Amino acid sequence: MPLQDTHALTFSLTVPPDFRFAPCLDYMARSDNESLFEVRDGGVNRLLLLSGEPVLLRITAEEEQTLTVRVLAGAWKGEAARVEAERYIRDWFDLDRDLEPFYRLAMGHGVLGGLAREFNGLRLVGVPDLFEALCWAIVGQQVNLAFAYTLKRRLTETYGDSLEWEGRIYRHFPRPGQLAAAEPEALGALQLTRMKSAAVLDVARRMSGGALSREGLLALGSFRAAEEQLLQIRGVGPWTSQYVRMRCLRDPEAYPVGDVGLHNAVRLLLGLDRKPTLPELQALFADWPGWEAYAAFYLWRALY
DNA sequence: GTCCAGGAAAAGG
DNA sequence: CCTTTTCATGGA
Repeated sequence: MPLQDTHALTFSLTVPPDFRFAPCLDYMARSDNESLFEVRDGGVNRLLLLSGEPVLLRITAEEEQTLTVRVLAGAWKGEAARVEAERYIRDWFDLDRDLEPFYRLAMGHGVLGGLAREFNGLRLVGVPDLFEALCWAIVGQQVNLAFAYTLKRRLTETYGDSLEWEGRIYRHFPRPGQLAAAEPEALGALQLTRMKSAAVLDVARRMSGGALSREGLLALGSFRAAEEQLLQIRGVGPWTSQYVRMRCLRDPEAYPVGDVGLHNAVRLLLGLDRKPTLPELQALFADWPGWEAYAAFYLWRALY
């Protein structure tokens, strides 16, 4: 592989005034079994596919109102790669959203006010890649997070691209085409259940065939229409579709209302001795019109 | 061994 | 159409 002279290549992104990188890193460092990026020394390293080539980037916040991106390794395709990287990172950290209205709503709110102060500057860290987002949600169904991370790691290590740099291996989540031809038994060997295997393979085939894509979902014109298309997939139910709306499609009103973790967070923060009921949840989220996704993300954050 | 986990499909009414 | 049961697997 021709390793171009990328070691000196650096560029920067402007960030909104209410952005802070530290709480985003804290969130991303919540699992020591994360396989798709590495939070280390005040920054995050991640392998991205830019113009089809694996490129290892490091993101830090060294100056005010700025994220610094260093190209550490890989085949750098110049301006096209920079545009792609910038688009990915702005999406990943939701850099084009003004959180001021959210914080104004949270201020004075008993539960969320405290969280808004504790995690001030935290962005809804997204999963820009639709295949990764769908697979992450599918493997995360009804299993504890620790096991979900293990399943994601196995999929990534078995089917994804990788690049070694300074003695460490950085990995990219498989592309749909890399999984589409896999046998269900092969995924079963990674400890995915039959339903998870079938769902992941169905998504891989739809996406590699072009029948399903993030752009296609967004082009439908409404998040509700996108959700209906997602629900056609066997193994994708309400929780998964809402999760993908929230973290990949970035529907600001989406949140997984049936989520066990969300229920636990609300129970904890409201001091309930039981899970909140659906009407209680709906009443709670009615306080944040247009900011339901952020409210849920901050509530979720309180647990970890 | 038990209970649970960032659910979904199938069965039952 | 709404409610209950089954499936499935590792972590604590």
